[in-house]
Amino acid sequence: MSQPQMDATSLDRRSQILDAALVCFAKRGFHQTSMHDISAEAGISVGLIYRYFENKEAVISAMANRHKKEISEVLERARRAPTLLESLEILFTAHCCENEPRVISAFVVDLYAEASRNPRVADLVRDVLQTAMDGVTDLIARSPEAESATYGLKPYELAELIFAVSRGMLMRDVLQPQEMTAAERRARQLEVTRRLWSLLFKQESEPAYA
Amino acid sequence: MSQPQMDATSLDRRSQILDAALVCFAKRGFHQTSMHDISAEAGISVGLIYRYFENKEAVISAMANRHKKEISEVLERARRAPTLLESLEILFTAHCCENEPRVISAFVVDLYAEASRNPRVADLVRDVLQTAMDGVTDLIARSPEAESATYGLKPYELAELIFAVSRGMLMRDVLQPQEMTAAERRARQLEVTRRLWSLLFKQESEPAYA
Amino acid sequence: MSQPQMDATSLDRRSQILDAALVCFAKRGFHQTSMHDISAEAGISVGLIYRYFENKEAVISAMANRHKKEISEVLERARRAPTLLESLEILFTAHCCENEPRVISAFVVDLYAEASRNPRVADLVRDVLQTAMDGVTDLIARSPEAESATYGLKPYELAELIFAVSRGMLMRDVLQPQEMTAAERRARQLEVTRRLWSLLFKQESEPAYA
Amino acid sequence: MSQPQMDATSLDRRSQILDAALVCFAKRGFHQTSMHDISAEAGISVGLIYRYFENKEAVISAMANRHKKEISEVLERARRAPTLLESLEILFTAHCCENEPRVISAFVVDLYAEASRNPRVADLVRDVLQTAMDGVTDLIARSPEAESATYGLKPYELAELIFAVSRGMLMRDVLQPQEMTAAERRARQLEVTRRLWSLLFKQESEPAYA
DNA sequence: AATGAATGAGGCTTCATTCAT
DNA sequence: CATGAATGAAGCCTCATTCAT
Repeated sequence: MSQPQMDATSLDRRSQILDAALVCFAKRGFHQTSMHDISAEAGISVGLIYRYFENKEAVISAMANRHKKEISEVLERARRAPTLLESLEILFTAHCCENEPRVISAFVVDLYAEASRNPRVADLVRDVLQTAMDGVTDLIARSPEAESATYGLKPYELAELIFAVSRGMLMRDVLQPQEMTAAERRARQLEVTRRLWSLLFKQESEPAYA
Repeated sequence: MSQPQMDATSLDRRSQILDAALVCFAKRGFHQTSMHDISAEAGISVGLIYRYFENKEAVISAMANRHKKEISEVLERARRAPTLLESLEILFTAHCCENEPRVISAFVVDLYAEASRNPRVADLVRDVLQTAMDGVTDLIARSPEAESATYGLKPYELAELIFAVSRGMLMRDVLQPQEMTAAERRARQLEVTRRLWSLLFKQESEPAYA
Repeated sequence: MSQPQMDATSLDRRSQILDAALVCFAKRGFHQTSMHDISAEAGISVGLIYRYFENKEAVISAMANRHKKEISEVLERARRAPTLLESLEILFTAHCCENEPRVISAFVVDLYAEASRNPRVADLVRDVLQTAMDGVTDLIARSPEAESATYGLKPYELAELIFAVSRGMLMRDVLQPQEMTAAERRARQLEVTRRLWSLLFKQESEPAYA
Repeated sequence: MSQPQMDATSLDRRSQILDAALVCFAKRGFHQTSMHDISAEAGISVGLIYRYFENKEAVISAMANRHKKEISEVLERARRAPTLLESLEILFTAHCCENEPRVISAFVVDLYAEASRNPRVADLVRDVLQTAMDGVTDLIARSPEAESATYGLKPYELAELIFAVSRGMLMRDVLQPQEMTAAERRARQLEVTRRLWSLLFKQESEPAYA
């Protein structure tokens, strides 16, 4: 509330700080990261962070907010994909890109951990999840691939399973050795995505992929 | 490791401390929990904790270790269940019991977050996961329900999906309002378990449950 | 070493802290002095000390370093004295000054005690001692008073005796009641200095002083 | 005051504890040594120390007392030596013996440091010093070697110099690398002793030793 | 707008001391 | 007599936050 201006410069600064915060949060976790860590990573002074964020919690909330926006973008891209499978592939590999849509596994797991204690964050994460779920439910409902009722499961129930798998794989992801490249992570995610897809939407016939 | 005595009394004390730690960790997270929090919860003095644990990290590690044992027990119970569905139900609801196998969602999410930074914890969690996966893979391989190859997915691949869903539901669980009772959580878990089971192992026919 | 800034202000702060530390160290000893003691004596907050010193040990090391510099200055003054006796008087009374080269007996004894356990401090103290010994050896070698070989003792051997006496008197100094004034201490030191000098360098003749 | 019995067994226990304390004090210093350190070194429980000593300070005081007795014994032996030189040699090498009269340099330096703050210890050390000085003064006064007035220095003044040198060498001793053997230390001490002796008591003639 | 010096509360840990067994 | 579990005050250090420049 103490952030008066929301002009371009301000937004840039906020982005710069959040970029730095993400790096730190992913590396050390929210509460192991000091404001000094963030300022150092951003290449600015500690005091400056307080010009753009009320306090540390506000940085965390803003990060959660940004996560929400990033998920929205991912969802948008998924929506524009020509097939349901490709949509799912986008959803499941969003956090594997070296950069851009910076959905980083360790950060997200921390976000959920934080959500379990911080109602403000919990609300945000719940909102993210609901929006995404609704989007995917819609996607499924419109998809010709999902036309045939999959064992009587409704689109929303399918979406629930899809998101459970997605989160579950994110969790497993943090156990992987740090040396794994983004490409390798991506390959693993794709494999499971296709496996899941073939299970959910292609129950009649031949194996989905060679 | 620097605790010389491992007699019954010592083990009791350690248990008492770990019990208290779990409550605190679940409530506030590892790094938001102070040693004083734990001692207060355990009803002992701060200094006493250090007679049984080298430092705070050792408490966390011991908690991870205990988690490992509890998962083993859950797995054992799952193994003894008469049907695969019941096995899965046990696996998916282990953390919903009011107490007993105290696998509390928030704690586990925190454990994964910690694992992403603390190699010692990461090793432990990886080990837990592998053991559990192997157990379930075996369960599936022996199960008559899973006889017909489900779309060419091998038992291990099915286990991967099952555990992904399980972890994913755990994550969602931390978003639920605290007021939800263990019974309610359990009901939700069971529903998804059955949905998943019907999808994975009962692809031919009629809806699994009414 | 982790203190980035070495500008005038920083050096002032460091000096201010070291001044306070000396008072505390002399009064209570290194390990009986708390960081709070130092900060209170310096009139600053505890945290601020850590901006200028990595930890308590670094403060002790810095004090040892400062001691080294002060001894160097004393040595320099001794070197410029017109006679050997006056040089010795300077050396033996350096710690009696109310302030200036603040070589306080109790602090030095503590420094040696610390040196016996802390290799870093030991190296420093050894270095101080060696430099001072070399300086005095040189002083003696150049001195006309010491021309006549004093019983076959070489300049270096004489220096060794002189420093032994000097240290020994410092030790006795800490036993003196605190009420003794600097002037009184100084008088005692001078007396022994002259006695030692007359013994070492004036073996022929009449009593040294009336 | 809470030590009721002073029978043989009690004295043994006290000795055992003080032996252990000396080892610890010499190794780590008074205030870096914990009661647990002492009990571990003595192979007994912590609580037992408190049956024989009121508190930690009492242990330190008792150590100071024991030091006093040891110095008395050294003095007694010195008194019985046939020549003054041999007396001095005993005085100057007392702390080099591998064991027996356990006058350990680091401990003594710590004792003086402590004396500068703890009046009870200061009194003790002053007393030790005075007794020893008186003894040596007496020794000198009776010695034929010191008959010829050494430059008009009185026996007491000579004793002062001797003790100053003795203490000063003790201080230097703590700077020596730990690897130096007792024999090597002893050799060094003897050399300086003879040098000092030849200076103080043998001003006429040939070098004292080859 | 930006800096970073300064504060002080609070966290982890140690340790002198007590006391039930 | 002996043990060592237990306590809690106190020490070192960190870090969120403020504010003068």
